[in-house]
Amino acid sequence: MLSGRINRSEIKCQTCSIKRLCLPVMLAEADIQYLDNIVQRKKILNKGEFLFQAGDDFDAIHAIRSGSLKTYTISADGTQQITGFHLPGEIVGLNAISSSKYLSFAKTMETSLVCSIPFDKLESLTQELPGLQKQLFNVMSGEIRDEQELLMLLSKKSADERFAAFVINLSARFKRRGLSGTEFQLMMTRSDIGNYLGLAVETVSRLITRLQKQELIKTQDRYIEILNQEGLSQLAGTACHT
Amino acid sequence: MLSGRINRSEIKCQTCSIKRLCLPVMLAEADIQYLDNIVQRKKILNKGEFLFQAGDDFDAIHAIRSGSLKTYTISADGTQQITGFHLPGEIVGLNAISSSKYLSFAKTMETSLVCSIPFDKLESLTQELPGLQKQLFNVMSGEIRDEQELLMLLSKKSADERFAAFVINLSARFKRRGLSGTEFQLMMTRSDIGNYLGLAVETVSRLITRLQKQELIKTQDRYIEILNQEGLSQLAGTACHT
DNA sequence: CGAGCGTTTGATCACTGTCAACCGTGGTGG
DNA sequence: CCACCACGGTTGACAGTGATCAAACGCTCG
Repeated sequence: MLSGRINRSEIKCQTCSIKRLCLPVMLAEADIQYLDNIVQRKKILNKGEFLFQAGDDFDAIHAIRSGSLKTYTISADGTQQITGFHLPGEIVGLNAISSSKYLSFAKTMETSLVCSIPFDKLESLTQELPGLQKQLFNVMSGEIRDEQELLMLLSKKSADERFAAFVINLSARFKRRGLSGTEFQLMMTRSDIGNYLGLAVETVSRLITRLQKQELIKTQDRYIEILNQEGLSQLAGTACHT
Repeated sequence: MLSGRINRSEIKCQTCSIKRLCLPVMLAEADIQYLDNIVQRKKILNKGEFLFQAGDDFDAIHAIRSGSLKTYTISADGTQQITGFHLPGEIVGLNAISSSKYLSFAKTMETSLVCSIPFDKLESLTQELPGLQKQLFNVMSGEIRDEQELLMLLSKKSADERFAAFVINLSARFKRRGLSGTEFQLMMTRSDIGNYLGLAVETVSRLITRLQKQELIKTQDRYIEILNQEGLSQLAGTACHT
């Protein structure tokens, strides 16, 4: 078992750099400690490792501390559908709360650090900390909202619009985390993007070259730079293809 | 779905015929009364009326007692996207919890009876009734899961598969409510179905006639009968379109 | 009775999926 | 050390699904 260079016992919610983005939001300092006390494992996962798999017993939800992961399901015929890409501060496993098993796979896209929060303990704690309950409701409500947005994306929009919206969305999330919103590294493959957006890999590839020719974005491998935020947003949101 | 003549003051969670499907699930009889006490309005809405609209102040989530509604959003360019059709026992408004305003429209598709639950009071009550909190978590988690399923539907499947899955899904939900799972009335227009599934109206219409020729279903206007559950499920889930 | 809406059917077209080939990179084993 | 392969990515040719445009029907409602 590799312990990494990080002294895991040092990691505390109280001093975590992303606590503003995570469950502790709006919790009083004193209350954060209660939360920290129940966070069981703060573990390092190498690229490609699973945080959980469909069928595993559900026991905890997980906050991403660093790195990124993708969640996906596999349907009866074996096809895989990516349901989300997750960045630091985001919580995964929420869709398993109402069942005893995880329903999806969560796999890291790069080396990641994850904080796991046993759900039974979290549930008890929310009984004592109304602010924590509120935050948990907020997170879940937000997840529902995000998915409805994605849903809208998939059902209505053309390939260009989908991809533009995808990039805009990522950009906003990076920005929120204090990173650049105009240039960043994609952590997923073209294939993953295609799977997520309901497009063929080839289509994604062609889209990228096209948007590049239109000087909306600039890319090199996984690196992407948004050259024309305005134009891209317009493409993502409003394009009325008459 | 006829609601008949109802004395609204008589409606109580304790005696509600669908309490098993609604928030009171798993609550002790005594506790249900607490819930009932905070349910503010039990109002009748005529077909086409709004329960809430995007931009309205969020103050409550709503349980459908009878009838049905659709929720939808309107994007910048004015296009409308239906995000869900909702049956008795289902809760709407959950996606607004994390914001102060509703983000979507909720419109009845037929005369409906709705129980509104002020969210601040519900939040307080969940602090006292762990079972209620659990149930609310379950409902929200389930909503996330359902949407991921729909997401999968929209991103991966062909028109036939989408429609088949849609019918199967409706069938299961009717069945769960003690109604026939093999024949029922659709409460939405073809146009609504198309919007929801990301298909043109014409495509939906053609699908229906095709599936009818294949003797998988039988329809007349809004009435639909599933003739071959097996075949339809197979089409919905597993069809590998080589 | 006319207008509007929901539905169905037909004809056409384009977007995007599929198949195929190719390149570059990184990992593996002889 | 190099040959080989697997994998991610790009590009081209082609075909099919499903959108769009158009028209017609029945129904409800003012």
